Amino acid sequence: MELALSLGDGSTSFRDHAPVSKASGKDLDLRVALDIADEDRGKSVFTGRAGEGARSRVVFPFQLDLLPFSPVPRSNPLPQLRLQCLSENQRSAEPAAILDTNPFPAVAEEADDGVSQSHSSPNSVMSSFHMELGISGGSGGGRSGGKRDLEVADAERDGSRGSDDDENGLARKKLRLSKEQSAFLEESFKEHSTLNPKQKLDLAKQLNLRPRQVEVWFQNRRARTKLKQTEIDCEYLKRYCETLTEENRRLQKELQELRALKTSQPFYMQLPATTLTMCPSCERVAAGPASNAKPRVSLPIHLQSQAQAHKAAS
DNA sequence: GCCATGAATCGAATTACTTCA
DNA sequence: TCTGAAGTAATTCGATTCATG
Repeated sequence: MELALSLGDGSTSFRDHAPVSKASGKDLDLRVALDIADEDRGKSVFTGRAGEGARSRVVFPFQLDLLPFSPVPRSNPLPQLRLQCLSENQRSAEPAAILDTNPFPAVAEEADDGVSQSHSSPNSVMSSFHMELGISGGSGGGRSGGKRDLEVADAERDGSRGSDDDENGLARKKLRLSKEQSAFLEESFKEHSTLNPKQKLDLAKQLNLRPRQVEVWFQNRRARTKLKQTEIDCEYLKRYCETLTEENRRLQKELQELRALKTSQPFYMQLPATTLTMCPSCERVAAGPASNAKPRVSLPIHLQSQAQAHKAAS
């Protein structure tokens, strides 16, 4: 998702009237448009107007970067908001104006669940602007995701997300983690699949999520890992079973041939001495080292132990 | 040392929501 | 536009562990 803040008046650049209060005294049309855009489609979700006496309107596109993933100083581990000016014909210009904001001074300072916070996700950025800039209501045309973001932001502002802090009866809102957040969590998961309380808190702070969300993500991630491993094991066992079945078929056929040979030539049986051996414990005929009786697929170690346990139990 | 209790955490199962074809 | 499948965040529940009195 790309967040863009379009901010402009008739003549001045964003730098000229940022912060907003600077512009308030001028006769300008401060058009605030907060766009939520995907790579392929971007539509204004809502717009708000500050100031009176519109003359003309020039929209300066800005790129709003949430930067919880860049190296974060320990003194201020909270995400920065970077407003990057995008010229009309160059969407990725050098930052002309960077607003380092810290809209969530109380993030993750409160204990885990059950405590309503003024934010819990980058989506809350919108609610922050929503509130601070006095933007209200939608102007239509927004894609469903943007609308949802607004709803989430509203819900979060109301402190009504999740059952833990959902005490006013609102249904839970499912937050979609951003790609960056997911990637960061993935990296963290690679390092350690479980979290101690400190790691959880740190991650929550860095990603601007609630500790409970981090915890849930790791739980679900472990479940996914296990499910994937189970699928792999199932596939492996399937192949193993097929191999054994084929081997059994081959040996049955070989046995039949031997029996036929025995009946037709009772006095002439010259078999290679290494082909068949007798197991001393179970007294069954087993394949010797010269044969191909060993399955071509061997069980993974963790499945071997399970198989042995099963065998011992039975 | 043993026991009861509560908090924290986990896995498993499930639900609810979003996205996409 | 509708719909079903897939993916996943969130919830619920029971089991386990650990600290505390």
